[in-house]
Amino acid sequence: MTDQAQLSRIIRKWMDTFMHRSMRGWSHHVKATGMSMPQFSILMQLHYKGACGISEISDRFEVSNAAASQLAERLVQSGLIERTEDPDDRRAKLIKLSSKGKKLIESGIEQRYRWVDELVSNLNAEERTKVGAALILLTEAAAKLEQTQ
Amino acid sequence: MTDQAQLSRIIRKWMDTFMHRSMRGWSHHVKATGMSMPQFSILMQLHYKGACGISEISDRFEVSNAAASQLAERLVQSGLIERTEDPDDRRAKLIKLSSKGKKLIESGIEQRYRWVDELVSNLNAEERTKVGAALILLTEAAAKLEQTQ
DNA sequence: GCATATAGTTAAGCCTGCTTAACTAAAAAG
DNA sequence: CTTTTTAGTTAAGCAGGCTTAACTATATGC
Repeated sequence: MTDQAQLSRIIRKWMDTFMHRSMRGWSHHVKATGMSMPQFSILMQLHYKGACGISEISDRFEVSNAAASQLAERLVQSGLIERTEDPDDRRAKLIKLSSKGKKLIESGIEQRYRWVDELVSNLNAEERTKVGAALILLTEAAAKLEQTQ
Repeated sequence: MTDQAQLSRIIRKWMDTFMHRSMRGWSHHVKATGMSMPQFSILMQLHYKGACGISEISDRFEVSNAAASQLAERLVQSGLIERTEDPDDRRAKLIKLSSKGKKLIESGIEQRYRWVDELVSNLNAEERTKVGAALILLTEAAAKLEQTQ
């Protein structure tokens, strides 16, 4: 029997463990690649949501259009993104990850995931079944919550 | 039956969902409080690991001693940390969260946790039991992994 | 077709974060 | 007791990120 408060504590503990581990890894990766955090965040956004315009960047990160434009410019200079004209609206630009940028983000994700694989290899078959079922429940609950908000 | 690769995928999916949600919340909180990311990271470190010296900051965040000292100075100016002489070594300083800094971090954590509580409230008793047991397994596996590294 | 709104760029100016180098003060080593 | 190491501060200088304001170019509304 696991009541609501008890389960909250368990999840919080897991969150702390997991966040700490994950953040340490990411910040190391960002530092090692010589990017700044804002630059990195944009690459992540492009990786997960695909190509977008400058305005979407400034909306998403709550900065001015000018800031987003300058940030994009630096990423273009570093060869991490490509900036093209939007064929449907010649005022707009489309930015997307270059192959270099893609590699950089994917290698970071891969390293984060490697930890997960090690975690999994420490579980036996029965534990894996339980954990799998539970995380599906959580992921679904999170998706449902996202919708209602 | 959940095999290793399948479980890895499930955890990755949960990680993505959870990280995305959590990062969005934190970056909003940091922006709202007017802190910079490095300042925020130091406050988090102080919250989770307690008081420490300047050198521990520079080690942890891989910056020079000078940078850590300047960062600490700004946090003292903002009233977010307190800096005192280490009674055991008068060369060293001890920095720790002020009550203002503590409140700021705790309110951020509280907001993150609120999401967890909502998540939990979407689960029934049986699901809660399953999820609780599974996350304990994962947290323990993570702790074991941490030790061996 | 002309006025207005929208997408993005550029420049000036400020603040933060970082580095190196020079410094003070205290502890540890000999 | 002197030398060396360790902890931290300060100053100069650079780069990044941000803002506002002025600007260009395209799209939209009437």
